[in-house]
Amino acid sequence: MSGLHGMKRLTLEEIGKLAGVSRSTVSRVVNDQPYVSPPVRERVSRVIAETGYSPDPAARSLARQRTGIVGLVVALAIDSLFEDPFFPRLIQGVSRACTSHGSILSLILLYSREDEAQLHPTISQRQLFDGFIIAATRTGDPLIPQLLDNGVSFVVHGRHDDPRASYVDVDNVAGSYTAANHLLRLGRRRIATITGPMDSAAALDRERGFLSALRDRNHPIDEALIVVGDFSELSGYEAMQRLLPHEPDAVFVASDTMALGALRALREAGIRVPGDIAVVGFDDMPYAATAAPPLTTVRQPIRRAGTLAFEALCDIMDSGLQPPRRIVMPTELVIRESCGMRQAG
Amino acid sequence: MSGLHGMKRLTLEEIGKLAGVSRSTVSRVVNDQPYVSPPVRERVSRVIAETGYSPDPAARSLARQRTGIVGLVVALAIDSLFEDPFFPRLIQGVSRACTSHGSILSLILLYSREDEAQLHPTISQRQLFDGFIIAATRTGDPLIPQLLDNGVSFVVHGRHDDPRASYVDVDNVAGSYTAANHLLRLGRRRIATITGPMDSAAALDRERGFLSALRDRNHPIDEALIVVGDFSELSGYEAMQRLLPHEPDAVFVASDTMALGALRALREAGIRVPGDIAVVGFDDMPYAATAAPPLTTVRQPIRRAGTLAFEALCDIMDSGLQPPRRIVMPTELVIRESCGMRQAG
DNA sequence: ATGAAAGCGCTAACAT
DNA sequence: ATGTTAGCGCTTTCAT
Repeated sequence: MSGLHGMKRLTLEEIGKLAGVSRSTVSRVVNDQPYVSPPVRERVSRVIAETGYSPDPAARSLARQRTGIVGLVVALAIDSLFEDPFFPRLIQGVSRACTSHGSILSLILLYSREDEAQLHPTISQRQLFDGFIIAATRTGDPLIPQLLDNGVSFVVHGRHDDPRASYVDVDNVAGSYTAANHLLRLGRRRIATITGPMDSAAALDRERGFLSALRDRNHPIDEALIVVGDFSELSGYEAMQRLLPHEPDAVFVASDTMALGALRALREAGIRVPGDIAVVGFDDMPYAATAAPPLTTVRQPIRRAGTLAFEALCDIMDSGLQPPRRIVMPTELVIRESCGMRQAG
Repeated sequence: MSGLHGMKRLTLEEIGKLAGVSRSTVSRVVNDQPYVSPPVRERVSRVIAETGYSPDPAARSLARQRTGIVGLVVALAIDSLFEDPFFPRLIQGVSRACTSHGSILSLILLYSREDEAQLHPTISQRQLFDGFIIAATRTGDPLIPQLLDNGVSFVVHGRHDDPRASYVDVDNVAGSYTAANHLLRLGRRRIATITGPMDSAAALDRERGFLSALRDRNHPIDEALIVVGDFSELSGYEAMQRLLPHEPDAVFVASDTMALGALRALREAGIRVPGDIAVVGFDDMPYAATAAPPLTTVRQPIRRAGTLAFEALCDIMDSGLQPPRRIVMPTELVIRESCGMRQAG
């Protein structure tokens, strides 16, 4: 076939020779630039097609001073993060956008302080990467100020406090407000919540939305009905066990994965869902629909968030940083059986 | 702090000037090469540390003719692949190895024929990438012969027929043999299986191991008890429904995700597990342990496979292709309640 | 042990 | 509209 083993790499110069033009003209054709006469463009294009030439990315990066590579940084890549399809979906969204834009996606998972020590410098020097999407940051993550100081282009997934940071987020507050409100309207009185870890902005926002809904209806807030989890199945299971003595008749769980754990605890305790207790999750992961019982949950558009984050990053990369982009996407309450209401529609 | 915005990029030349040596000497220090006198090395190192210099990857790639970037290609990235934590784990394994080796990991998800058309050339020309790990290939995937023809370094995750291809795989045949054998020893007679898609080598191997176990015990094979799925939860659910009329008393399901679907079908049909039917899965995903009932399953070391694939790739990249590496890892039967045996130990 | 110089393959400013 | 030329920042031979 075409690709023989030791085949010498083609260069612009050689294509030029074959087409009887200079290296510059070939470059113009390759980069779709003007000032090439139609016949010449045609001839050069044919040679390129016949030879299968494609420009060397390293040389191009060096000359252009940009690589076309964007990094997706998972700032705290603990194993439990990969238990559920959240990150895979985010990655899918980013990857799709990258591919259609012709960019290369690089995945950077930081597991430990050592990883951070090793990779933060690489990241902040913005030599290899044109920009970053930062996911799974906790409050106080040193990476973001570092990026800002170094003038690196980036977009955070999940809101961030620094006014200079761009981010893409879902409206966690509104989503959980709606969920809690829904439980109230169904007549539940002792409404508990299992939150995410308190260094996660999403977890804080979800708790905030939940509490607002109760307050807005002048519903008493019982501190014993608020238990902190860490987004893992096990933490949902344990949190539910801690809630049981306080006899909640509803629980808003800040992630579907934790909700699964909660359902497991309830099943083991012989408590019926939704008869004895209503359960609402967050995310609408694939298994929410097939849980026993199917889980009412707050759907968030994860892949879309990834795509938008990439697009915002592109914006930022070629039009400068300011003003920061802040994109907040709506959520949707998906009603299934676990909340005790007949499915709508 | 150090990283001011418009700070001009440092070069070898400038570091040389600061240390009173030539660019070459600095290069030697940066690359830990010999022939630099201790005092000079010391002086240069200090300047590098003080300035925070780090070499430009693009320039380095151009001069070295290698980029330090490896691509992880998901050859058929259908959404259902990302429903379970299989790929995330594989990615984690590869990522860890990459990071500790100082390589950059790039993720390439091919969703469609158009993606393939767009990216196969990029991939096969081996300009941007030093090598690849290829996952989620089906039999007959054109990518692999293409890579072989072009002399690109790569390792496949999952066995591959071409004798020139290197791969890392788990012993799917032995794993399912053990699983089926276990069911036979427990006295089950009508043992069904739900397989993966027939263009997946893993699915074929798992079916093969299952059948061997039955044959070795002279157990009759009832074609009606073999149903094909596609590794998705839904396909497991539907497959189980198709099996029910044939009254199996055991089922070996080729993935935990499908097993979850099977359990759901059984729950809906009011059939008891393991009382009426024993269920064994494959993978040992996190939710296998928390399913109702907890799922007996064949554990495979997914992260480890990713790590080994990367290491094999490194081998290949710097010691040439031949002979191809073939790494096959053992599996382990994890006994829980769904098979009807009291948990060992 | 150190330095000078020739690339690596491309882009882009400049000249024609 | 096309060609010439000067980098981009590094590695690597070759002198010394």
